Amino acid sequence: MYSMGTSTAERLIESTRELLWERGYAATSPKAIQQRAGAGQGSMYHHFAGKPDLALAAITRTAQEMRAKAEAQFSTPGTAVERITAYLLREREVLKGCPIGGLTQDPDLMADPALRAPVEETLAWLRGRLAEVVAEGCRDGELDAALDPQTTAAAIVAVLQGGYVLARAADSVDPFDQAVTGALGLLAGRTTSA
Amino acid sequence: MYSMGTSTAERLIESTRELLWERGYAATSPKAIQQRAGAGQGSMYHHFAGKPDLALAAITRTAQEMRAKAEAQFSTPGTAVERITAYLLREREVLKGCPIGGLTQDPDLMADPALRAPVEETLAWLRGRLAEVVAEGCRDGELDAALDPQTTAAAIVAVLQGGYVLARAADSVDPFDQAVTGALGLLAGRTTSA
DNA sequence: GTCTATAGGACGATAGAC
DNA sequence: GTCTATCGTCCTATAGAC
Repeated sequence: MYSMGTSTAERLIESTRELLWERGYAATSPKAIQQRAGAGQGSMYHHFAGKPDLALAAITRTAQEMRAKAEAQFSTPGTAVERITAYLLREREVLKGCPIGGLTQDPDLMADPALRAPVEETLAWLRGRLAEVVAEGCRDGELDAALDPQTTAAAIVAVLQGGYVLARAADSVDPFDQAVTGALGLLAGRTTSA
Repeated sequence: MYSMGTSTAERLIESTRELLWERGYAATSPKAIQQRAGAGQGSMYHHFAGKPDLALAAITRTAQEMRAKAEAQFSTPGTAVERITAYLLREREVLKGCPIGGLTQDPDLMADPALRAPVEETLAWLRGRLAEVVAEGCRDGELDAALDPQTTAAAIVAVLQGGYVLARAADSVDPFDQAVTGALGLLAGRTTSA
Protein backbone atom coordinates (compact mmCIF):
# COMPACT_ATOMS: atom_id res chain seq x y z
CA MET A 1 0.00 0.00 0.00
CA TYR A 2 1.08 3.50 -0.78
CA SER A 3 0.76 6.18 1.84
CA MET A 4 -2.69 7.65 1.80
CA GLY A 5 -1.64 11.04 3.11
CA THR A 6 -0.13 13.69 0.89
CA SER A 7 3.62 13.18 0.80
CA THR A 8 6.09 15.96 1.46
CA ALA A 9 7.44 15.71 -2.09
CA GLU A 10 3.92 16.01 -3.41
CA ARG A 11 3.20 19.10 -1.33
CA LEU A 12 6.48 20.65 -2.48
CA ILE A 13 5.56 20.13 -6.13
CA GLU A 14 2.06 21.55 -5.70
CA SER A 15 3.38 24.56 -3.79
CA THR A 16 5.91 25.18 -6.53
CA ARG A 17 3.19 24.97 -9.18
CA GLU A 18 1.14 27.59 -7.37
CA LEU A 19 4.06 29.94 -6.82
CA LEU A 20 5.32 29.56 -10.39
CA TRP A 21 1.89 30.61 -11.58
CA GLU A 22 1.52 33.49 -9.13
CA ARG A 23 5.05 34.86 -9.08
CA GLY A 24 7.08 33.26 -11.85
CA TYR A 25 10.35 31.36 -11.56
CA ALA A 26 12.89 34.02 -10.64
CA ALA A 27 10.67 35.56 -7.99
CA THR A 28 9.88 32.21 -6.37
CA SER A 29 12.34 31.35 -3.59
CA PRO A 30 12.95 27.91 -2.11
CA LYS A 31 12.04 29.41 1.24
CA ALA A 32 8.61 30.45 -0.02
CA ILE A 33 8.05 26.98 -1.45
CA GLN A 34 9.00 25.35 1.83
CA GLN A 35 6.73 27.58 3.86
CA ARG A 36 3.73 26.94 1.62
CA ALA A 37 4.39 23.21 1.67
CA GLY A 38 4.97 23.14 5.40
CA ALA A 39 8.39 21.59 4.92
CA GLY A 40 11.85 22.53 6.12
CA GLN A 41 14.90 23.33 4.02
CA GLY A 42 16.53 19.98 4.62
CA SER A 43 13.37 18.21 3.58
CA MET A 44 13.23 20.03 0.29
CA TYR A 45 16.86 19.39 -0.55
CA HIS A 46 16.44 15.76 0.38
CA HIS A 47 13.70 15.23 -2.22
CA PHE A 48 14.96 17.58 -4.92
CA ALA A 49 18.39 18.60 -6.14
CA GLY A 50 17.48 22.29 -5.96
CA LYS A 51 15.18 24.97 -7.27
CA PRO A 52 15.54 24.03 -10.98
CA ASP A 53 14.82 20.36 -10.29
CA LEU A 54 11.70 21.18 -8.33
CA ALA A 55 10.57 23.66 -10.98
CA LEU A 56 10.97 21.01 -13.65
CA ALA A 57 8.67 18.64 -11.78
CA ALA A 58 6.12 21.43 -11.32
CA ILE A 59 6.23 22.69 -14.92
CA THR A 60 6.04 19.19 -16.38
CA ARG A 61 2.89 18.50 -14.40
CA THR A 62 1.29 21.82 -15.29
CA ALA A 63 2.08 21.32 -18.97
CA GLN A 64 0.55 17.86 -18.91
CA GLU A 65 -2.57 19.21 -17.22
CA MET A 66 -2.96 22.06 -19.72
CA ARG A 67 -2.60 19.66 -22.61
CA ALA A 68 -5.20 17.29 -21.16
CA LYS A 69 -7.71 20.11 -20.65
CA ALA A 70 -7.30 21.33 -24.22
CA GLU A 71 -7.53 17.84 -25.67
CA ALA A 72 -10.76 17.29 -23.73
CA GLN A 73 -12.29 20.19 -25.66
CA PHE A 74 -10.82 19.25 -29.02
CA SER A 75 -11.90 15.60 -28.91
CA THR A 76 -15.43 16.29 -27.68
CA PRO A 77 -18.36 15.41 -29.98
CA GLY A 78 -19.51 18.23 -32.26
CA THR A 79 -18.48 20.21 -35.29
CA ALA A 80 -15.05 21.82 -35.58
CA VAL A 81 -16.42 25.31 -34.93
CA GLU A 82 -18.35 24.04 -31.92
CA ARG A 83 -15.21 22.50 -30.46
CA ILE A 84 -13.10 25.60 -31.13
CA THR A 85 -15.81 27.75 -29.55
CA ALA A 86 -15.99 25.47 -26.52
CA TYR A 87 -12.22 25.66 -26.15
CA LEU A 88 -12.21 29.47 -26.34
CA LEU A 89 -15.09 29.85 -23.91
CA ARG A 90 -13.80 27.33 -21.39
CA GLU A 91 -13.55 28.64 -17.85
CA ARG A 92 -10.15 30.04 -17.05
CA GLU A 93 -8.48 31.88 -14.20
CA VAL A 94 -7.87 34.77 -16.56
CA LEU A 95 -6.29 37.25 -14.16
CA LYS A 96 -3.68 34.72 -13.10
CA GLY A 97 -2.57 34.39 -16.71
CA CYS A 98 -1.63 31.23 -18.56
CA PRO A 99 0.41 28.99 -16.24
CA ILE A 100 2.60 27.96 -19.18
CA GLY A 101 2.57 31.00 -21.47
CA GLY A 102 3.43 33.31 -18.59
CA LEU A 103 6.69 31.47 -17.98
CA THR A 104 7.81 32.70 -21.38
CA GLN A 105 8.62 36.06 -19.83
CA ASP A 106 11.00 34.66 -17.23
CA PRO A 107 14.59 35.07 -18.42
CA ASP A 108 16.17 32.65 -15.94
CA LEU A 109 13.70 29.91 -16.79
CA MET A 110 14.03 30.37 -20.55
CA ALA A 111 17.81 30.24 -20.21
CA ASP A 112 17.59 26.68 -18.87
CA PRO A 113 16.94 24.26 -21.75
CA ALA A 114 15.41 21.65 -19.46
CA LEU A 115 12.89 24.09 -18.02
CA ARG A 116 12.20 25.70 -21.35
CA ALA A 117 11.44 22.46 -23.19
CA PRO A 118 7.99 21.73 -21.68
CA VAL A 119 6.90 25.33 -22.33
CA GLU A 120 8.00 25.13 -25.95
CA GLU A 121 6.52 21.69 -26.53
CA THR A 122 3.17 22.45 -24.96
CA LEU A 123 2.47 25.57 -26.99
CA ALA A 124 3.76 23.94 -30.17
CA TRP A 125 1.46 20.97 -29.58
CA LEU A 126 -1.47 23.29 -28.93
CA ARG A 127 -0.99 25.12 -32.23
CA GLY A 128 -0.63 21.86 -34.12
CA ARG A 129 -3.60 20.19 -32.49
CA LEU A 130 -5.86 23.18 -33.06
CA ALA A 131 -4.69 23.33 -36.69
CA GLU A 132 -5.99 19.76 -37.08
CA VAL A 133 -9.42 20.82 -35.83
CA VAL A 134 -9.47 23.81 -38.16
CA ALA A 135 -8.43 21.55 -41.04
CA GLU A 136 -11.33 19.22 -40.21
CA GLY A 137 -13.69 22.17 -40.41
CA CYS A 138 -12.33 23.18 -43.81
CA ARG A 139 -12.43 19.62 -45.13
CA ASP A 140 -16.02 19.12 -44.00
CA GLY A 141 -17.11 22.31 -45.74
CA GLU A 142 -18.00 23.87 -42.42
CA LEU A 143 -15.26 26.50 -42.66
CA ASP A 144 -14.11 28.44 -45.71
CA ALA A 145 -11.60 26.23 -47.53
CA ALA A 146 -9.53 29.34 -48.21
CA LEU A 147 -8.56 29.49 -44.54
CA ASP A 148 -5.07 28.19 -43.81
CA PRO A 149 -5.37 25.82 -40.81
CA GLN A 150 -1.88 26.47 -39.45
CA THR A 151 -1.95 30.27 -39.46
CA THR A 152 -5.57 30.38 -38.34
CA ALA A 153 -4.75 28.10 -35.41
CA ALA A 154 -1.75 30.26 -34.49
CA ALA A 155 -3.99 33.33 -34.48
CA ILE A 156 -6.55 31.66 -32.23
CA VAL A 157 -3.95 30.49 -29.71
CA ALA A 158 -2.39 33.97 -29.82
CA VAL A 159 -5.76 35.56 -29.03
CA LEU A 160 -5.90 33.51 -25.83
CA GLN A 161 -2.32 34.22 -24.82
CA GLY A 162 -2.69 37.89 -25.68
CA GLY A 163 -6.05 38.02 -23.96
CA TYR A 164 -4.35 37.02 -20.71
CA VAL A 165 -1.84 39.86 -21.16
CA LEU A 166 -4.56 42.45 -21.80
CA ALA A 167 -6.61 41.24 -18.85
CA ARG A 168 -3.67 41.39 -16.48
CA ALA A 169 -2.78 44.88 -17.70
CA ALA A 170 -6.35 46.06 -17.12
CA ASP A 171 -6.78 44.04 -13.91
CA SER A 172 -10.08 42.94 -15.42
CA VAL A 173 -11.32 39.94 -17.37
CA ASP A 174 -13.14 42.23 -19.82
CA PRO A 175 -10.36 42.58 -22.42
CA PHE A 176 -9.91 38.80 -22.44
CA ASP A 177 -13.61 38.23 -23.03
CA GLN A 178 -13.66 40.91 -25.69
CA ALA A 179 -10.69 39.40 -27.53
CA VAL A 180 -12.34 35.95 -27.51
CA THR A 181 -15.65 37.43 -28.66
CA GLY A 182 -13.84 39.33 -31.41
CA ALA A 183 -12.05 36.21 -32.58
CA LEU A 184 -15.31 34.24 -32.66
CA GLY A 185 -16.89 37.12 -34.60
CA LEU A 186 -14.16 37.00 -37.21
CA LEU A 187 -14.40 33.22 -37.45
CA ALA A 188 -18.20 33.32 -37.77
CA GLY A 189 -17.82 35.19 -41.05
CA ARG A 190 -15.91 32.26 -42.51
CA THR A 191 -18.47 29.56 -41.82
CA THR A 192 -20.62 28.05 -44.52
CA SER A 193 -23.80 29.14 -42.76
CA ALA A 194 -22.64 32.78 -42.66
CA MET B 1 22.75 75.92 -23.84
CA TYR B 2 22.08 72.42 -22.58
CA SER B 3 24.88 69.96 -22.33
CA MET B 4 25.39 68.23 -25.64
CA GLY B 5 26.80 65.02 -24.22
CA THR B 6 24.56 62.29 -22.87
CA SER B 7 23.90 62.98 -19.23
CA THR B 8 24.30 60.37 -16.53
CA ALA B 9 20.58 60.51 -15.74
CA GLU B 10 19.83 59.91 -19.41
CA ARG B 11 22.15 56.92 -19.61
CA LEU B 12 20.59 55.49 -16.46
CA ILE B 13 17.11 55.74 -17.94
CA GLU B 14 18.14 54.16 -21.23
CA SER B 15 19.98 51.34 -19.46
CA THR B 16 16.91 50.70 -17.33
CA ARG B 17 14.71 50.62 -20.44
CA GLU B 18 16.96 47.98 -22.02
CA LEU B 19 17.15 45.84 -18.90
CA LEU B 20 13.41 46.08 -18.24
CA TRP B 21 12.84 44.78 -21.74
CA GLU B 22 15.46 42.03 -21.54
CA ARG B 23 15.02 40.85 -17.96
CA GLY B 24 11.88 42.41 -16.48
CA TYR B 25 11.58 44.48 -13.34
CA ALA B 26 12.22 42.02 -10.52
CA ALA B 27 15.27 40.53 -12.21
CA THR B 28 16.82 43.93 -12.95
CA SER B 29 19.11 45.09 -10.15
CA PRO B 30 20.30 48.64 -9.53
CA LYS B 31 23.82 47.30 -9.82
CA ALA B 32 23.18 45.99 -13.33
CA ILE B 33 21.69 49.33 -14.34
CA GLN B 34 24.69 51.20 -12.99
CA GLN B 35 27.15 48.96 -14.78
CA ARG B 36 25.37 49.30 -18.13
CA ALA B 37 25.13 53.06 -17.73
CA GLY B 38 28.72 53.37 -16.58
CA ALA B 39 27.65 55.09 -13.39
CA GLY B 40 28.38 54.41 -9.73
CA GLN B 41 25.88 53.68 -6.99
CA GLY B 42 26.07 57.15 -5.52
CA SER B 43 25.41 58.66 -8.90
CA MET B 44 22.27 56.64 -9.42
CA TYR B 45 20.87 57.42 -5.99
CA HIS B 46 21.66 61.08 -6.50
CA HIS B 47 19.48 61.29 -9.62
CA PHE B 48 16.74 58.85 -8.64
CA ALA B 49 15.07 57.93 -5.37
CA GLY B 50 15.57 54.22 -6.01
CA LYS B 51 14.75 51.36 -8.32
CA PRO B 52 10.99 52.09 -8.58
CA ASP B 53 11.61 55.76 -9.40
CA LEU B 54 14.06 54.89 -12.14
CA ALA B 55 11.75 52.21 -13.50
CA LEU B 56 8.90 54.70 -13.67
CA ALA B 57 10.98 57.06 -15.80
CA ALA B 58 11.96 54.17 -18.08
CA ILE B 59 8.47 52.70 -18.43
CA THR B 60 6.88 56.10 -19.05
CA ARG B 61 9.27 56.74 -21.92
CA THR B 62 8.80 53.27 -23.41
CA ALA B 63 5.02 53.60 -23.20
CA GLN B 64 5.14 56.98 -24.92
CA GLU B 65 7.35 55.56 -27.67
CA MET B 66 5.09 52.55 -28.24
CA ARG B 67 2.05 54.79 -28.47
CA ALA B 68 3.75 57.10 -30.97
CA LYS B 69 4.79 54.20 -33.19
CA ALA B 70 1.26 52.79 -33.23
CA GLU B 71 -0.32 56.17 -33.89
CA ALA B 72 2.05 56.66 -36.83
CA GLN B 73 0.53 53.58 -38.46
CA PHE B 74 -3.07 54.40 -37.55
CA SER B 75 -2.97 57.98 -38.83
CA THR B 76 -1.18 57.17 -42.06
CA PRO B 77 -3.04 57.74 -45.38
CA GLY B 78 -5.00 54.74 -46.65
CA THR B 79 -8.04 52.65 -45.96
CA ALA B 80 -8.76 51.22 -42.53
CA VAL B 81 -7.73 47.71 -43.57
CA GLU B 82 -4.54 49.04 -45.11
CA ARG B 83 -3.66 50.84 -41.88
CA ILE B 84 -4.46 47.81 -39.70
CA THR B 85 -2.40 45.62 -42.02
CA ALA B 86 0.51 48.08 -41.91
CA TYR B 87 0.31 48.09 -38.12
CA LEU B 88 0.31 44.31 -37.90
CA LEU B 89 3.17 43.92 -40.37
CA ARG B 90 5.33 46.65 -38.89
CA GLU B 91 8.86 45.55 -38.02
CA ARG B 92 9.22 44.39 -34.45
CA GLU B 93 11.87 42.81 -32.27
CA VAL B 94 9.60 39.84 -31.85
CA LEU B 95 11.84 37.57 -29.77
CA LYS B 96 12.38 40.30 -27.19
CA GLY B 97 8.63 40.47 -26.67
CA CYS B 98 6.49 43.56 -26.20
CA PRO B 99 8.36 46.03 -23.97
CA ILE B 100 5.07 47.00 -22.32
CA GLY B 101 2.99 43.84 -22.50
CA GLY B 102 5.82 41.75 -21.09
CA LEU B 103 5.83 43.79 -17.88
CA THR B 104 2.37 42.41 -17.22
CA GLN B 105 3.95 39.20 -15.98
CA ASP B 106 6.10 40.89 -13.33
CA PRO B 107 4.37 40.58 -9.94
CA ASP B 108 6.45 43.24 -8.17
CA LEU B 109 5.84 45.78 -10.90
CA MET B 110 2.11 45.11 -11.09
CA ALA B 111 1.85 45.45 -7.31
CA ASP B 112 3.04 49.07 -7.55
CA PRO B 113 0.16 51.28 -8.77
CA ALA B 114 2.54 53.95 -10.08
CA LEU B 115 4.46 51.47 -12.22
CA ARG B 116 1.37 49.62 -13.29
CA ALA B 117 -0.50 52.71 -14.52
CA PRO B 118 1.47 53.34 -17.75
CA VAL B 119 1.19 49.66 -18.69
CA GLU B 120 -2.56 49.69 -18.15
CA GLU B 121 -3.10 53.01 -19.91
CA THR B 122 -0.99 52.18 -22.94
CA LEU B 123 -2.73 48.91 -23.73
CA ALA B 124 -6.16 50.40 -23.03
CA TRP B 125 -5.36 53.28 -25.38
CA LEU B 126 -4.17 50.85 -28.04
CA ARG B 127 -7.40 48.88 -27.94
CA GLY B 128 -9.49 52.03 -28.06
CA ARG B 129 -7.53 53.63 -30.87
CA LEU B 130 -7.59 50.49 -32.99
CA ALA B 131 -11.33 50.19 -32.37
CA GLU B 132 -11.72 53.65 -33.92
CA VAL B 133 -9.92 52.50 -37.05
CA VAL B 134 -12.06 49.36 -37.26
CA ALA B 135 -15.17 51.51 -36.80
CA GLU B 136 -14.04 53.73 -39.68
CA GLY B 137 -13.72 50.65 -41.87
CA CYS B 138 -17.23 49.50 -40.95
CA ARG B 139 -18.70 52.97 -41.45
CA ASP B 140 -17.07 53.34 -44.87
CA GLY B 141 -18.47 50.00 -45.99
CA GLU B 142 -14.97 48.62 -46.28
CA LEU B 143 -15.49 46.13 -43.46
CA ASP B 144 -18.57 44.06 -42.67
CA ALA B 145 -20.86 46.28 -40.60
CA ALA B 146 -21.69 43.25 -38.47
CA LEU B 147 -18.20 43.38 -36.96
CA ASP B 148 -18.06 44.90 -33.50
CA PRO B 149 -15.19 47.42 -33.47
CA GLN B 150 -14.33 47.03 -29.81
CA THR B 151 -14.13 43.24 -29.64
CA THR B 152 -12.48 43.02 -33.05
CA ALA B 153 -9.83 45.50 -31.95
CA ALA B 154 -9.27 43.56 -28.72
CA ALA B 155 -8.77 40.39 -30.75
CA ILE B 156 -6.24 42.05 -33.04
CA VAL B 157 -4.21 43.50 -30.17
CA ALA B 158 -4.36 40.12 -28.44
CA VAL B 159 -3.00 38.41 -31.56
CA LEU B 160 0.08 40.62 -31.35
CA GLN B 161 0.57 40.17 -27.62
CA GLY B 162 -0.02 36.43 -27.89
CA GLY B 163 2.20 36.24 -30.96
CA TYR B 164 5.08 37.51 -28.86
CA VAL B 165 4.40 34.79 -26.28
CA LEU B 166 4.31 32.03 -28.89
CA ALA B 167 7.47 33.31 -30.56
CA ARG B 168 9.38 33.44 -27.29
CA ALA B 169 8.21 29.94 -26.38
CA ALA B 170 9.39 28.62 -29.75
CA ASP B 171 12.52 30.81 -29.82
CA SER B 172 11.47 31.64 -33.37
CA VAL B 173 9.57 34.44 -35.07
CA ASP B 174 7.56 31.92 -37.08
CA PRO B 175 4.58 31.56 -34.69
CA PHE B 176 4.31 35.35 -34.48
CA ASP B 177 4.25 35.70 -38.25
CA GLN B 178 1.76 32.86 -38.53
CA ALA B 179 -0.56 34.41 -35.98
CA VAL B 180 -0.48 37.76 -37.81
CA THR B 181 -1.05 36.04 -41.15
CA GLY B 182 -3.93 34.08 -39.67
CA ALA B 183 -5.52 37.22 -38.27
CA LEU B 184 -5.21 39.01 -41.60
CA GLY B 185 -6.74 35.95 -43.28
CA LEU B 186 -9.74 36.04 -40.97
CA LEU B 187 -10.13 39.78 -41.47
CA ALA B 188 -9.88 39.46 -45.25
CA GLY B 189 -13.08 37.43 -45.24
CA ARG B 190 -14.94 40.35 -43.73
CA THR B 191 -14.01 42.95 -46.30
CA THR B 192 -16.45 44.17 -48.91
CA SER B 193 -14.18 42.98 -51.71
CA ALA B 194 -14.06 39.44 -50.33
C1' DG C 1 27.68 65.23 -8.86
C1' DT C 2 30.37 61.15 -8.08
C1' DC C 3 32.94 58.09 -5.30
C1' DT C 4 33.79 54.16 -1.72
C1' DA C 5 32.30 51.85 2.36
C1' DT C 6 28.97 49.72 4.71
C1' DA C 7 24.51 48.25 6.44
C1' DG C 8 20.87 44.70 7.08
C1' DG C 9 18.53 41.30 4.88
C1' DA C 10 17.27 37.57 1.45
C1' DC C 11 19.09 34.43 -1.72
C1' DG C 12 20.32 29.35 -3.04
C1' DA C 13 22.71 25.75 -1.17
C1' DT C 14 25.38 22.62 2.10
C1' DA C 15 26.72 20.28 6.60
C1' DG C 16 25.88 17.46 10.01
C1' DA C 17 23.03 16.21 14.10
C1' DC C 18 19.03 13.50 15.13
C1' DG D 1 13.54 11.82 6.20
C1' DT D 2 13.65 16.01 8.75
C1' DC D 3 15.79 19.40 11.50
C1' DT D 4 18.88 23.64 12.61
C1' DA D 5 23.08 26.05 11.72
C1' DT D 6 25.87 28.11 8.63
C1' DC D 7 28.13 29.53 4.25
C1' DG D 8 29.13 32.93 0.63
C1' DT D 9 26.78 35.88 -2.42
C1' DC D 10 23.78 39.28 -4.03
C1' DC D 11 20.22 42.56 -3.04
C1' DT D 12 18.51 47.61 -2.23
C1' DA D 13 19.73 51.44 0.12
C1' DT D 14 22.30 54.90 3.09
C1' DA D 15 26.43 57.48 4.87
C1' DG D 16 29.80 60.42 4.31
C1' DA D 17 34.25 61.75 2.00
C1' DC D 18 35.77 64.31 -2.01
